[in-house]
Amino acid sequence: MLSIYDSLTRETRPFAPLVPGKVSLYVCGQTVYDAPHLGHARKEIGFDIVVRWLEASGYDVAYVRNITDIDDKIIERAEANGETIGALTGRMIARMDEDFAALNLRVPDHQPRATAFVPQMIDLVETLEKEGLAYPSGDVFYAVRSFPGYGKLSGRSLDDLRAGERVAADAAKRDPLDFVLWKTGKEGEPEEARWPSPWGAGRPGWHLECSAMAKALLGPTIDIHGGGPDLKFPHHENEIAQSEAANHAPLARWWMHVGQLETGREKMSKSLGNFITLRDAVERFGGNVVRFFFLRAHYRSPISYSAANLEDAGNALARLQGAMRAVAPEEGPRESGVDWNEPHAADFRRAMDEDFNSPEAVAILFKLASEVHRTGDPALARQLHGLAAILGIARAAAAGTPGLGHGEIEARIAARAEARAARDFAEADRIRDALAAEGIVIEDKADGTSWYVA
RNA sequence: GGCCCGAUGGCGGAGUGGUUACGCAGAGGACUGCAAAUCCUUGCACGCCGGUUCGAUUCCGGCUCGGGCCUCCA
Repeated sequence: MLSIYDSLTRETRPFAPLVPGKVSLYVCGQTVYDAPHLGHARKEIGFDIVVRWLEASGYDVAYVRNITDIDDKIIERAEANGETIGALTGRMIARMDEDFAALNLRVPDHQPRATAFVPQMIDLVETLEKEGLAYPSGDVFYAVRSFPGYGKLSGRSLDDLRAGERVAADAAKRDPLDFVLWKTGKEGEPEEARWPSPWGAGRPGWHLECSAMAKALLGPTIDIHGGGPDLKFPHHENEIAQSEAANHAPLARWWMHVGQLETGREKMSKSLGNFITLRDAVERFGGNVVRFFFLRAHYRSPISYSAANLEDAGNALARLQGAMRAVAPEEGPRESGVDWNEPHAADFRRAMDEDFNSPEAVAILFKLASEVHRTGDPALARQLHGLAAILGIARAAAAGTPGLGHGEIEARIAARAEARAARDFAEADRIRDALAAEGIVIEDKADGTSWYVA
């Protein structure tokens, strides 16, 4: 029985979707003005595991991850680059797709672009106006004081928030915490960034986008709403204010937030300028290692980036890979090969059912790896492959193709065996080194020599 | 200033009111021509001070330190 921690109620509750057997999941995605960094990968892998485990548990998951393709930063960046908004966002979306593919991420069922849902956003503002929660004042604002539940997700009252004194007073707003629903276009902004509306040509506010797209694709109440830790306030708080006031229904039944990725002692973020791009990390350590690095920690725990930590993860993963190589299971979809009555699989299930405890699940993989090595039992090897596949761990570190043909490799290994038999170790080592130079690693075992591509 | 989270062995990182997490790194051994891989063995771990308890790393209170949010941010 799966239980999930809900960051709104701050408790772990047994999970049951609104519609039996079907789960609706909405995760806030990227604002595509720049390439993804490692912090984005942390969030993506967190929810990738959620999707994979829900599916392994028999649920039919509708996974939506939006793309914010209109926003102030995008307009600025496009102008700075001397390119159109469409060119910039198109390029960044392609980049994101490539980078995410290197992590073996599930592709969401829908990746709505904000610019494709502007009519729904305008409808939502009109509804809020009728509810007495939206007011035009230059831009159109949301009247935070008029929504009774404001602050329930972040656990703060409006007065707590104001105590921060970091919210600049704005003469146009009734309350400093009121946020923009619709931005009226400013002088000199490109046509590409304007849509007609009852309040004049302009563009939607960021918070509005998710409320409109979630409803359009998944309905007024979704099972799980996820996002990064820094979106809890104000973004998710504002989504709740918009959606619940308009729909008179809870926006999400579970709220999930991943832990942040830190560099040294502080959060990795673009605004702090201390980020490493996802692409750099993948090129340096490999996508499989980056994934495993995050899987070793619980999705809600903060985790520190350092090259040493990634290397450590790489060493650990190599052990698992070795066991998966040691006893090759028959081909076929790996996930479907799991026997859930087998003790390791049962433990794995128990761990994952406890709010996606991947570190414990990974520990079980290591126990399985040891037994596979000790016993050589193909049934256990099949279990290892199947369970690892559920976590999205690829079979080999790099699915490299050997530079040499299989026949050539076998011939050289045979030649080396002859040299060894003749106690010509210089020749044997020469052959081994030559193979290593081609990326072929040799393992001598009691029953002969095997090889694999490094 | 307000709200919130965390503190586990050299490192990473789960978990528990009294019993081995797991992995990496290190040490010793086995196997090997040598290596690699693998196997075996090994290491006073739970921030500080009180409290509750037969017993606390695990519950409660305080403290210290670290981090996040309060403005765009996954």
